[in-house]
Amino acid sequence: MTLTCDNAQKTRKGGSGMSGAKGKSSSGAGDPARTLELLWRDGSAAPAGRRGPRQGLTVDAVVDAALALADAGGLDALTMRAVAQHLGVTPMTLYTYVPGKAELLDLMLDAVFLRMHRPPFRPEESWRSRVTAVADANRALHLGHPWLVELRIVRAPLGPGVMTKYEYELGAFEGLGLDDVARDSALTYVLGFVQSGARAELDARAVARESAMSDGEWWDAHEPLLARALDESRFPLASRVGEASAIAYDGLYDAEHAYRFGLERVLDGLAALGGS
Amino acid sequence: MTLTCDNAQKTRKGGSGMSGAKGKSSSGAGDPARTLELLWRDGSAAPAGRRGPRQGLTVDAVVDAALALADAGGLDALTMRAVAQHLGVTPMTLYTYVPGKAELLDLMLDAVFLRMHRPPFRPEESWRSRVTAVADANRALHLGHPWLVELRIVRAPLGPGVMTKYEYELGAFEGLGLDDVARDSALTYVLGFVQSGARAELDARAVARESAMSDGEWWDAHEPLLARALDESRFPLASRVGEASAIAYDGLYDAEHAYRFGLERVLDGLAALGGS
DNA sequence: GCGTACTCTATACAACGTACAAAGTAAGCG
DNA sequence: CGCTTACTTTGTACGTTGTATAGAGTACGC
Repeated sequence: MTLTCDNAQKTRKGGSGMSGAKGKSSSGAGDPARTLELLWRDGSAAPAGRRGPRQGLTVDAVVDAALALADAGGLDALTMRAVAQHLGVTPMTLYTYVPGKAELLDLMLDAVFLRMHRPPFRPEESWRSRVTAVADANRALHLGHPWLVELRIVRAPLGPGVMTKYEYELGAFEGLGLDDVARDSALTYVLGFVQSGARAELDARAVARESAMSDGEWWDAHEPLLARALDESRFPLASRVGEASAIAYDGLYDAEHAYRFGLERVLDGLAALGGS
Repeated sequence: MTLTCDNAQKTRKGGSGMSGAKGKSSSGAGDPARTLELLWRDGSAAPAGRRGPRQGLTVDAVVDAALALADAGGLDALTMRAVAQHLGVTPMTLYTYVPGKAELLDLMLDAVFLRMHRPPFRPEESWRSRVTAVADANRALHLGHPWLVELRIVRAPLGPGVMTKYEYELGAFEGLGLDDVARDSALTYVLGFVQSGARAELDARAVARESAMSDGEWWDAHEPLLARALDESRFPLASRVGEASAIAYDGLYDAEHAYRFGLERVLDGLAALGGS
């Protein structure tokens, strides 16, 4: 189901101690109860009798600081040290609010899901219109939070944001004549398409920014040496189609075009399932 | 065009010196001529009069060692130190064969593309059959080389593998009545779908492996605490559909099902473009 | 007023890519 | 033959990451 395929990256957190993990492992290894408690903010009432000094921050403040960093600079910019500095504390202080970076990512994911705009579907609206709205909203979400596509999303943090989003988006497929299982598959399919396109677009942006070299300049730099690659006798289709596309889009990767083209295909493909 | 959207991750390599880069920046910053030379293996003829000791390895040996590591353990396992150890040399030795890790990834990408199986399309074959074959081949490619989905693929290394693959796959859309620009868009669309599904499947596998906890066990661990999330009055659709899918697939993420479902949608969507 | 539970801080580790410089090797030229 | 020189290979070093661990400071409950 879609939920089983919609969760956050975790940075290793084995049962015993592991420091300085490298890869993006996704857990569920951290105490599930603690994570769910944080997601639904159970500790927020400052439950009387706490012995030591009051905490100077809140979980929300930590999450918001993390979001600001990640939205601006991607996951690379999201370091525990940076979050701490942003909040005027030392890095280790964060670990009083959040068990680790993995759980922080879970909280961030649920938070942006919860804050999405969800205008109610009008009853007379066609499913095409509703699914288009869902796709557009998800595209905007990914473009506004570029770190989302960097996450390994498996086993979603089942917080309010994830649930609310799932509930709303399933509603878009009303009227298509799908049973429950097919409805979940259809949503997964649409979200996969959107995420895939968003990833390509964000990658292209990041490369353009980091290389200080536009797509056009890149092609110019390579052109003199590309006789072999663009050899018309060896790669007739590739060189012809490649050139046509390069001319059509001025050598740039045109994400907007790819999205519009793809979304029409997606909708037509769903229509063939039997709906109107 | 597809090519502009099909290249390899690079780990920073600014004009001046930068050590120990962290994020996945994609370059083109490294000398393009040198990279192209490597891709097409121009230096392979050991061009007479070389002053020092002969090199004990070859670029191919380095690439193959890197492929073995990445295929087995993903990008995390692909460290310059590990490649060097695999070849019986010290890490810095690799830099005589390859300018850096970014270029090594370019070479790896082009190599696996070049080695793909490409049975010639039969003239009487339908485009649905041909496109299905291309999708299947790409799915197998990604599942066999899990590091592929971790790459940021923009500005492809224009080597023989990338070109040959592009040429072949464009041919699958013959008979659909597409002009050159639409043909490139269609291919991008299909490849995006396949990659998206493969990523989900690989992520699910990695999580299952790393967490030593099956999907079913994960659900069992969370179930007691999920009253809120699965609240039927608050999330009626989500809990109903979620449960139906969980039962249908036994709580697991069923990648095979998602692929088959999605591919049918993709083909139907393309068919609506006007082809047979 | 004192113990205790808590918050916050400082220091430390191993792993990464690779810059830098030294050490070793063999070809070309006298 | 021996010197120069280009090249290969190696050792060491840096700055960055998440977080384990241990210590220092604080305020509630008895």
